[in-house]
Amino acid sequence: MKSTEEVRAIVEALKELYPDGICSLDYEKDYELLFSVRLAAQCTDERVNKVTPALFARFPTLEALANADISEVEQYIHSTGFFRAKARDIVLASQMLLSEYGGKVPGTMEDLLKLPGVGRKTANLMLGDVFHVPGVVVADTHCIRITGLLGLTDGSKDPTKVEMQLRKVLPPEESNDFCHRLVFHGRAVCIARRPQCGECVLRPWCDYFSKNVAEPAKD
DNA sequence: ATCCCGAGGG
DNA sequence: CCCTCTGGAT
Repeated sequence: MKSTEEVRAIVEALKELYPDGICSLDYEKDYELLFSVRLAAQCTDERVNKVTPALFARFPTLEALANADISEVEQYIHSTGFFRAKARDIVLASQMLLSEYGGKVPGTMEDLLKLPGVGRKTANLMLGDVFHVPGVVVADTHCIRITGLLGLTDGSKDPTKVEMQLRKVLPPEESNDFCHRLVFHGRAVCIARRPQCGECVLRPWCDYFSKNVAEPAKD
């Protein structure tokens, strides 16, 4: 279990390393971020940023997306994977945004979760980045992995459990940016396949480092 | 073979 | 809890 001081130290260390605690998806409109996050499921943000400019140029409004032929949307987003479900979600969610929410992305967890293709991860990201709700935790693959290694959670891989555990220990005004910084850290240093512990500033507070790197268990 | 800022259904 | 959906990169 981490003390409040240790958590604060981790938060500050990451803030110093990655001053911008922001999302790396490119977007202009709120709904573009919503759909970009949907496209980012099991896909890199880098690849999403390669397909969204053409997609949002071909369908420049929510109305255009709502009336789009799903098979044509599939062609634009094919390289992001899960293209059938993603294309269907984008078109159906566009229709629902227009019919139920006046063409605006809703700002509550309850309403966001009603949109097809929007789960807790996407909803939390919108609440944090667009609506600036304090205490938001975006429990994505990087967040789950790294906070588990650090010992900020019990090691569970269940996104909702991780979200709830982190909510209890993270400063509400820092939690959203902190999650974005974990993404950067997951790409550059705490890489899933091989963590670069030698160059990690979080070593002093990391359970994985102290157990498996500093003093490897010899079996 | 494993991972990438997941969601939905059983 | 489990499984499936999908392509690209390493």
